[in-house]
Amino acid sequence: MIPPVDGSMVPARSITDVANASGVSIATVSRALRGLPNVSERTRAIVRQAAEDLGYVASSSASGLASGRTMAMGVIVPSLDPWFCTRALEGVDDVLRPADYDLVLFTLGHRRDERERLFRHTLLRRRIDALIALCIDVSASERELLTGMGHPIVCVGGRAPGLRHVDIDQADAARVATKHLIDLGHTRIAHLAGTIAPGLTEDAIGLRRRGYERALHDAHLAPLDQSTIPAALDMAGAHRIVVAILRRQDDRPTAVFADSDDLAAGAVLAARTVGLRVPDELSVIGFGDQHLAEAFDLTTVAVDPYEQGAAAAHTLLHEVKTGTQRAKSIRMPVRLVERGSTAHASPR
Amino acid sequence: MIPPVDGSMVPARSITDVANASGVSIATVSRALRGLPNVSERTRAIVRQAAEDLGYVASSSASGLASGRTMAMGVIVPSLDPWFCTRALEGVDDVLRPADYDLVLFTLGHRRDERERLFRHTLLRRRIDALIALCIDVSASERELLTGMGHPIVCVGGRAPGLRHVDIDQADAARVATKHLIDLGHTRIAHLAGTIAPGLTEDAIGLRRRGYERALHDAHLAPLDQSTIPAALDMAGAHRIVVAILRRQDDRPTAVFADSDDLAAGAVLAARTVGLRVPDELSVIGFGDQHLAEAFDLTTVAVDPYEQGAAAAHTLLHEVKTGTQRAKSIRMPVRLVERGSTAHASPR
DNA sequence: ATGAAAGCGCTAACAC
DNA sequence: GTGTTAGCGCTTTCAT
Repeated sequence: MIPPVDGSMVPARSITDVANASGVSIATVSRALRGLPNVSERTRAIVRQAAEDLGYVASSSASGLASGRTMAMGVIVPSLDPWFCTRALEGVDDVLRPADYDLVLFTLGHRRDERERLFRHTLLRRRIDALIALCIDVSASERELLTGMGHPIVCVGGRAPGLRHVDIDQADAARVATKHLIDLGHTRIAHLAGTIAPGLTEDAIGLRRRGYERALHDAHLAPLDQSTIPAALDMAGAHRIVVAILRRQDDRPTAVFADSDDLAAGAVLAARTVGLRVPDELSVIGFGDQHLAEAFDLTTVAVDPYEQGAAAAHTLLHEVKTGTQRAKSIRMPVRLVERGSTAHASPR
Repeated sequence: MIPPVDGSMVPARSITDVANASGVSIATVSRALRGLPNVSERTRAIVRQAAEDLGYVASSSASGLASGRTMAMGVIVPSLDPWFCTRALEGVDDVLRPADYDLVLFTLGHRRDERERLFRHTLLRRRIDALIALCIDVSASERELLTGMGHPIVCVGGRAPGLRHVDIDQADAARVATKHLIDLGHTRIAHLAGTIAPGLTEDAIGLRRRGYERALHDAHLAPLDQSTIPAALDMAGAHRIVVAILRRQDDRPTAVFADSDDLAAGAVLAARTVGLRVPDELSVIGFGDQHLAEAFDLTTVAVDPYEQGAAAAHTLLHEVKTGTQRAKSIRMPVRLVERGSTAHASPR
């Protein structure tokens, strides 16, 4: 065996080392270090000091095996690309850190068999005490496998019949966005829809569409002929598509509701490309309120994935600690953030 | 104890269950399932089937404790926000998945003591077999603690004296970018520098600055008076600052080299705001080649964090398997991607 | 308040 | 090719 670059071939310290160093039994060390009662403060101090000096930290495998708690929480994500996922992950992380919990990140992979292996194999090896399913639509059979783990689970931002959720009212949020445009006097409102992609689930897309239609219906308006534009994957795609739409002379929309801020930003760029002024000649409202929204001065519907992730983590942490499972689904509010990309429809 | 929503109160299966079900000893089950030799194919098939039927997967705690290998790799990131970090993480993830390794994500936290706790406590509990330090500058004392873990380590995209790296030549990449502008005839070139933020380390910023100056020096040009603009945190910040600069009548730059594509995009928006055409009246080159770059049609220096993450993971996986540690640092190439944001300097 | 001892569920020698 | 057994490093009764 080749020695490490550094000279320190120090084998990791075990609880026995600490016990010897502090002159007590390993049981006492265990209690002292974990802050359990029935340890004299004097002893606790000695043990703590010894552990500190030796650089001892209990092996997660050993304590996990003995106690049945791994002190780790899993998060499944479809991808790390979508803004929503990383922001929610940060919320989870900020809750886990003070609780001394580690975060194990699982992704679905790219092929169907990788996704299946995750549910049938990877998640079952008891590396985690609880699980958050982030931005994924979980199938019924997958749900079976998850609940079979025997660990508490919460879904954030995706549908999973039979599981608990932390989410927003997608349809109502879309309705609020569309209504904002209607209230500004717009009648020709296009819907720049997201396509099914990691982070934007099939379920969410359908609900957004429904909210958009609902708002129009409430105002006795009809959707535009080609109101829902589905092929826009990202800002560049939205740019291209919206340019084409804005060049239609006959029934050009005066306002656009986009399923994400990226798409909205693409629409803004498109307006500039064809020489239309935002918001005077085209109003654009986004969805999410991510970084981009501020840079593009975008009016948008603010979602708060950070808080959703944090709420899910809190729930699970509590349940793991108490061994109960009484929490229900949580519906988070959204908030209309008015910036400079929307304005009153100009008189015709 | 409150029963779960679902009725399945199935206790997780142990290796003994599989042994009983297939009529062999637990040792044989262990061998069969791990694909070790000295198991008849007949027996292996039986055992596999039994495990499958029972939904058995070995406990990671138990096998980790017994074997000393946890089958998990750790990654430290400063934050998940920077594009570089998430993209590198995806590279790591794609390598770990087929190797049946799990990914444990550690973040530095927000306060100084959280960072310290990570190095002195969290990383020491042997939850992982190897570690990747992503986009962080590791101090000498932190390096000591890391090597004290006894696990192989690789740094990606940050400096850590004494540790191995996967990275690019930051200075040379900046030089290439600047030289591209010089080759186009520009002489008044501003440097839109990143500020120290998660993902852009102090070290990288200094090196980029040097590369920029080196290119100018090679061409016998002088940096602009206020050539390096440091306060730009993101696209919105860059927008504001560049607007101010472009409004300076006296010595307005004709080209901008930005430390990231976000900043470059902000510069493009700024040009539009003050009525300058890109690239005719202002050339802008970015750094990174993230999603945004395409949307803004940005000429940029393409870095490939995905490959960097993948390379680091490969190295570590190999070392964990073989118990060796002979790999050296890896320097990855960058590539100039010419799009529509740069053009010849217009004749004065 | 502390210690002794029995596991937790596996892997790895070693026997056969 | 397969079984037996001794740990791995902890936690957790149960004594004391």
